[in-house]
Amino acid sequence: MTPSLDTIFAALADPTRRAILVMLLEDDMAVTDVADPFEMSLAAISKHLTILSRAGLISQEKRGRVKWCKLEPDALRDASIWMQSFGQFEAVNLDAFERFLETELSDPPPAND
Amino acid sequence: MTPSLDTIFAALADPTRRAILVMLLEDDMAVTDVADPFEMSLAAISKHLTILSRAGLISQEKRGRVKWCKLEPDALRDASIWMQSFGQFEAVNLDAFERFLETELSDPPPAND
DNA sequence: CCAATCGTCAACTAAATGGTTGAATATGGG
DNA sequence: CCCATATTCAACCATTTAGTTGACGATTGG
Repeated sequence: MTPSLDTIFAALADPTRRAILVMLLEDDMAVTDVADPFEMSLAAISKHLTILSRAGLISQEKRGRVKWCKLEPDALRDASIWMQSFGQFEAVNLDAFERFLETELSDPPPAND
Repeated sequence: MTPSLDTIFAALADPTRRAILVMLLEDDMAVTDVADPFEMSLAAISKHLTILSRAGLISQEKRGRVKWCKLEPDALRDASIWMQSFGQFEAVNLDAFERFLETELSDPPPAND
């Protein structure tokens, strides 16, 4: 079954989880490596990954004792489509996009004390 | 200040609030009228509207004793832009969009007993 | 003016969320 | 085989969330 919009938007509502998604843009990662830049416990990150997984935003594949996390960008499709209904077609402003991604990459909760 | 992505996505994560946004696509509405199709109390809807308002997704203007709620689609821009970063440019599939909006309009929580 | 309407506030509840720690379960390497 | 590594589980805690009800303040219309 496809995850509900509830689940997808709720998953996206947490800055730690969005930061994880941004990290996974680069490459697939093991759970431990995902957790590394954050100040919270591995167990907490593991929970966040479960939430992202249930939302369909990532997939996790266990190879050996390592569980690899992979971005599943298609899951954003439903949410994206929902948002299009509010006339956001012209939202694809690359300038804004770049500024935004930049703040998201420089700002995020990893080491946010 | 512009509402955070946290606030916007969290606001979108609730089906009642998404249903309210869909209702407001049609036209501006008074709080009481927004509440009408739902089974929950007026106070509950009032709280939902506050959350949508803080997220910048709607604006509220009081004229006389009636408070009018108006969709503010621009607020979705940041969230939309964020999602574009995951390669969703081809997500604007009108077929999927129409199917989706349809289910959202026929399914939603109003009178969901 | 006064009653009815519109909407919020305050106080409360139940459940969900995001975090912790410590133990438990796989798995792999030397 | 055994220890270290990788990850989750279980129990717990504090905070937030979504809802309720009843009282309250503001406004309007007859």
